[in-house]
Amino acid sequence: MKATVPITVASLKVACSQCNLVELCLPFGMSESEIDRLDELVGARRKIKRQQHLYRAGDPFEAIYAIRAGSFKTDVLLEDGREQVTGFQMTGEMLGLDGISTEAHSCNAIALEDSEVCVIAYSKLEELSRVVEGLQLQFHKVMSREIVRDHGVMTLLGSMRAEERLAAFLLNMSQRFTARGFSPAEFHLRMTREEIGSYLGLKLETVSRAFSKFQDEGLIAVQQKHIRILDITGLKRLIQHPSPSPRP
Amino acid sequence: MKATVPITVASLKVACSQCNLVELCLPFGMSESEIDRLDELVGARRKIKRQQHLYRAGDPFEAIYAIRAGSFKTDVLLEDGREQVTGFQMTGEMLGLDGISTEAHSCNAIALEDSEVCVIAYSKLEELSRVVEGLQLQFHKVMSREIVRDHGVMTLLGSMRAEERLAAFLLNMSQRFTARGFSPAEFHLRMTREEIGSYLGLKLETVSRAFSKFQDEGLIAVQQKHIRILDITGLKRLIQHPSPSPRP
DNA sequence: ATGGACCGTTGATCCACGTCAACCACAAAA
DNA sequence: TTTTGTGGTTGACGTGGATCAACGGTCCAT
Repeated sequence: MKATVPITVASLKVACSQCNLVELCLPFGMSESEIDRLDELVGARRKIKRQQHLYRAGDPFEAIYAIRAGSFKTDVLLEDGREQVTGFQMTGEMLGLDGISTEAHSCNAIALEDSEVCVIAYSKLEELSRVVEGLQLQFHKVMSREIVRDHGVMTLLGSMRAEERLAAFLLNMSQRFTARGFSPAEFHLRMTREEIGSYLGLKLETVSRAFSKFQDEGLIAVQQKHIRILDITGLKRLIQHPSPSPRP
Repeated sequence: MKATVPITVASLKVACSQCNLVELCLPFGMSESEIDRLDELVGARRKIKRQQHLYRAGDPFEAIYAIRAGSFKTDVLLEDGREQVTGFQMTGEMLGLDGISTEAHSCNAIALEDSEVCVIAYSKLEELSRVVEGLQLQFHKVMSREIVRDHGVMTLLGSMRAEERLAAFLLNMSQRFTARGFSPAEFHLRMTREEIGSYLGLKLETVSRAFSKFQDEGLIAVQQKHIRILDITGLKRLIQHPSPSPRP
């Protein structure tokens, strides 16, 4: 991995206190004086072009990353070549937490569009979180949230049918776009049908068919990657009681 | 929740430094002097009878737990009554990490047999991990390991077929029993077929059939909950290339 | 011992989703 | 403009695992 980052305007620091993502990112819930101290933590920023890796499974773990702009997917690939998307990440979300346990990354992080991340050296994070209580608390919450999120995906994969999964996915995207100040009802997906399918444990054809079905039923309007949610309560209803047999 | 613990022999502290689980539990990798300081962290122990809850989804989060004896399952239940097992935990493993993010537990933890846990007050853990570096590092690794484990389950649920899932489950159990000094090839499952199925995203009948099939093929010997692995490489082969089409 | 829950096994049938295949839309390259 | 490639849609068909159902084994509590 070519680690040398050219000293350009792009790699100049931007204080967390100045960043409009505080509400979503690591600093959330920290006091102003605590956030000021974060500025010594967040080093260079790094730009990643669409389809490029931020890190690969097996890379030595040195830093975690906060997404400043753009979006990513993480995936693992099994020995036999099968690939599974384990998550999609948006601005303000953290990448790389999986690497702490073995000191090597356990998945690949790939940009879905031209993106930019803040690089947070893990050794510095540990050091600083020993003295800044709010940082320690926040960091633990971020990790814990990741665990809870993964449990959510496990229940989705373990107990939902195709259309429920896609409905849950759309509602989740909607909610995350909303939190970032975008429309809850209209957004642009950055990932392909195949990536959505991999994430949801479905084949791309099944994803495509479910999109079409939702459209026929007037729940959404789909045009390629552009989604418009027309009936949010209808989508919610879908995931609440399974299609056949309204409770045994 | 009746929180008062009677002062009995059972609740007396047992130093981590004296515990035979150090290799598996939170203290792993810490220096002796650091482990000694853990003793101020680990408060009362708590006994949980089979089928009883250690905590429930929604309970306020105050402590994490290290399993001293016995085993647990964690599960979440969806609005419509469906239930999903998110994990099985054995001695030395930690419970309750999901509670940090929202300060309330997000799943239920239920003993699969009469069990005992060490109660680790979270506020104390935060405090101590600010001064004991090894504890901080270890705790972060434990959380990260949970994330990696969850990703493993996600790939299992998202891309494996029934028999592969069960094979992976058995190999995982075998490996964990081995790490605890038990036989890699012969062990007693504490959970029902239904719980295994819920964890693996399968119905109990499918689990049962897969067990029978493995037995017919000479891979394992099953007698109710007692499992003997006869051909471990055969099981491993199962999860490496999918049944039909040996790679496209 | 004995009745009753609970748990596990096995068979028959069904259907949701995967598979295979053809075709279309759009974007970048030539 | 045409060409080429990637991503998306749709149809026809097959199948893995769910569902429904019957029965057997084990462990308790009486």
